[in-house]
Amino acid sequence: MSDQENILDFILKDEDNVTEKQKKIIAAAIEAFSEKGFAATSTSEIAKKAGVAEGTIFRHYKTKKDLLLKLLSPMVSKLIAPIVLKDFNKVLDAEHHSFEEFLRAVVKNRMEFLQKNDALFKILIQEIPFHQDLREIFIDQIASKVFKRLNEIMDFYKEKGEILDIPSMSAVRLAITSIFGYFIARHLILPDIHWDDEAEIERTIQFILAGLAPKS
Amino acid sequence: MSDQENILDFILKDEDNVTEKQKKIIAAAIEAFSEKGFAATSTSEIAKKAGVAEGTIFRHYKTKKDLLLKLLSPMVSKLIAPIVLKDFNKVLDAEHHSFEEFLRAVVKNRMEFLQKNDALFKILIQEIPFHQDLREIFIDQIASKVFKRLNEIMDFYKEKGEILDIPSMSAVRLAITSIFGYFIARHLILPDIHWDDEAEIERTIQFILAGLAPKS
Amino acid sequence: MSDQENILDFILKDEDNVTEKQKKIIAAAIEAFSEKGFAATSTSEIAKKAGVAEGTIFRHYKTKKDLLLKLLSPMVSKLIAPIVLKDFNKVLDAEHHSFEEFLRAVVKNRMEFLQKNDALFKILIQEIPFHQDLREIFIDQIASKVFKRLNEIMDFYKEKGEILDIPSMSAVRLAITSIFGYFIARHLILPDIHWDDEAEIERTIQFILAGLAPKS
Amino acid sequence: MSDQENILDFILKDEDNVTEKQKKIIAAAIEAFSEKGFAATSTSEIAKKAGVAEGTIFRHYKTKKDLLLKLLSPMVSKLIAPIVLKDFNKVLDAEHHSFEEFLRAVVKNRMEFLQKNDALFKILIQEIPFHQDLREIFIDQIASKVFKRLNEIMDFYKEKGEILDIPSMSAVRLAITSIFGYFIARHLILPDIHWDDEAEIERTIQFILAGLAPKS
DNA sequence: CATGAATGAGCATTCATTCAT
DNA sequence: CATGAATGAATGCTCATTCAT
Repeated sequence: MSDQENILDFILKDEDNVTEKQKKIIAAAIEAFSEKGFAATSTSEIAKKAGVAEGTIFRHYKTKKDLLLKLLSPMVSKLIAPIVLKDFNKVLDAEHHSFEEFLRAVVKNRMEFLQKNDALFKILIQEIPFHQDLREIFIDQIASKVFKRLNEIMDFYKEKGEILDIPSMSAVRLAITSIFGYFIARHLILPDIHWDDEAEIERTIQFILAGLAPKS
Repeated sequence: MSDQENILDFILKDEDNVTEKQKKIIAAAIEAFSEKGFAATSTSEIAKKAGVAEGTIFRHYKTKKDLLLKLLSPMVSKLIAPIVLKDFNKVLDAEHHSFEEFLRAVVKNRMEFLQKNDALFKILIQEIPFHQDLREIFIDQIASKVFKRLNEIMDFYKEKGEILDIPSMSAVRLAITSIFGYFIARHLILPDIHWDDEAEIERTIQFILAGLAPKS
Repeated sequence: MSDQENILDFILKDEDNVTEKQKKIIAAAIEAFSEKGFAATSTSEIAKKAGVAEGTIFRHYKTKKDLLLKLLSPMVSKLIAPIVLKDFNKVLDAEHHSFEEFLRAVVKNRMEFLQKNDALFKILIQEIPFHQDLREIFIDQIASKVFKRLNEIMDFYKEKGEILDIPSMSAVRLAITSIFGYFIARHLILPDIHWDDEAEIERTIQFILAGLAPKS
Repeated sequence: MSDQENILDFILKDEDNVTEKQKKIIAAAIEAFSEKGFAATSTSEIAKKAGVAEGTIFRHYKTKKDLLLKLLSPMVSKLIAPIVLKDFNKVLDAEHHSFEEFLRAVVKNRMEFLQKNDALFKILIQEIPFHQDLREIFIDQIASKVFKRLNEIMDFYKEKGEILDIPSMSAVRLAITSIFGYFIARHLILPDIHWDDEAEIERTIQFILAGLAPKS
């Protein structure tokens, strides 16, 4: 479940002969897109920020949109990576893992990931509503991999009587929107006000636990 | 707690001598901004959609940004309006109002409002991260009016022992992100997949109720 | 040789039913044109400055260019008016009038006029190079009236041996460019530096006198 | 005191990698600005005249105003260049140089320059009244360099008894306005009528000489 | 007579993209 | 592989002018 490797390297790893300039372009694009939005960022701005010529961007990325997708596709897979990993199944084997332990582990892990890659996540959230193709990539990954896996896990805990007997799909949805809803409120909608992250995350976990606890 | 009047009229009601063209511009702008985003929508596009000359837009709205703010400011106040209304306090007087009844009433009311004004809400959510001034309007209204009022109500139910003894602020936050998180997931991130709105909303209410229920 | 009446009234006197608004438009146009130039001044700016609606300007002046011409035509005739006046001939009759007296009288009179109407004169000088029709009006008035008259006068003084025996035309030209050259340098090219008007004008007169004095 | 080199090259010489297109833009801008005035000339007009795309103008000159200043700054320095040159002082050493010889040399030289660069000079004169920054450049160069030098020279001739004992500053002003006054009248105000340039310039020199001659 | 909403051509400027070097 | 000059369509906005009220 680790994300040791830098996402920037990950973004670039599919491409061969990655030059220093390319890294700078990616870094500059992430910064610019997250600050001003994709549509409001010009390629010349990115070029300047990256310290490369305008043409250099288009040597590596056919269009501005291509640059966006090249950034976000890895973000999507990284975002859901740990849940998809094979060893994630161990959770189910290990009898001693309670739902609470599981939830804590996942939340902690994904929160850290989001905090480390907040710019990229912001771009993803911002652009998803406007790009059908992006949404398709996203749904594809989520639907086929994440939900299936999480549903299994939820079923597992439901059977064990640790969580409420509602459709796993709904349980997953409620948990996820609680977590991401926090992130969106905190980083996108109200970034200017003070947040006690640790306390809020702990309360969110408690909230999910109680919300999904079986009726006594 | 009603929103009978159309928000389009509400947007225009501060201005005098509202012409037919103005209404068309507002309607076209809402449609265009919500479909393509503010930055990716051109004023000529809005003009065409509204069936007016491009210059006409700028006669009524000094800049494109001004048009955005003129759209969203009323949206913000409408969004929080029922919570701010005087008769909202009656909730507290009425002994027979349980927290559940209160929550249901609010959720139902605000959900209906969002569903009726989903385009405007989408614009608001999309643009808030990129416009400091918009965020200031939002924070100002939320902080000064909504949170204060909701905190009082939460305190009331906390005293009555109907909800968990956590900071009212956090309780409010958890409830709100659950509700809006649902809306964002459903309309912005994954609008293409099927959602059973009624069931999901009911489960969200149950989830909040359980999540905030006092520990037995 | 007096210009008692206000040039603003003079500009308007050809038109009938002159309204208060019209006066304001003229005054606003003079101010705006002289500050920013004709091409760089918008009609809406003039309307705002005059406190009238945009349409009102076009009720009185068919086009922006028309407004300019309606301003400048009277300026041209006023500028040359005293020289054209019938009683200007008295100069010639009055034996006791020396060339110096004559020059002093004309310079003093025209300088005062320019100082009182510097904005209009500035507009005239600025726009003449770009408007053929304006130049035609100007040449027409100058050529047919002023030069003819001044040539007569110069001839008169030449015969009296008070000035140099060069073509009257050239003598007139030299005197006029000295005077207007001073005005242009002082008001248009270098308005920001300090000028001792009285001393400079006196020296200019002396300069012209000496420059045109017959060789002893 | 020579201006052999083309001013167009001089305008461009500060910039490196001057392309053919840039030269065309400059030439087109000079032509267009002098014909219609800065404000009344559109960048698309310049582009068309230069045979380049409109965007090309803005690659080399940030704004239209920038283009104007890039044109006029060299004009200002070129205009005053010979007077600033070191070998200009030789005038003072050469005992045999009379004031008349000096005046003739300067007038001839500057007249030729103006005639060769009449378009640029016209632009300078036209735009100076409307651009504070342009005026500052002008004053700066004139005040610090030209007037100082010319005053010295005037003092020199005053001491030699060749010219009138009036403030050198005024003497300089009278001579300059006579010369430029001629140019403005001839090229800007009355370009349509016939002028015998050679004769007028000779008379202007005689006029200045007589006007500044010491009283016998 | 005066208004100001409406127009659509035109404006200066920016854009993503191409391509010769 | 990288450059940056060049492009021309598109952008947000202003313009002079018209006309119904």
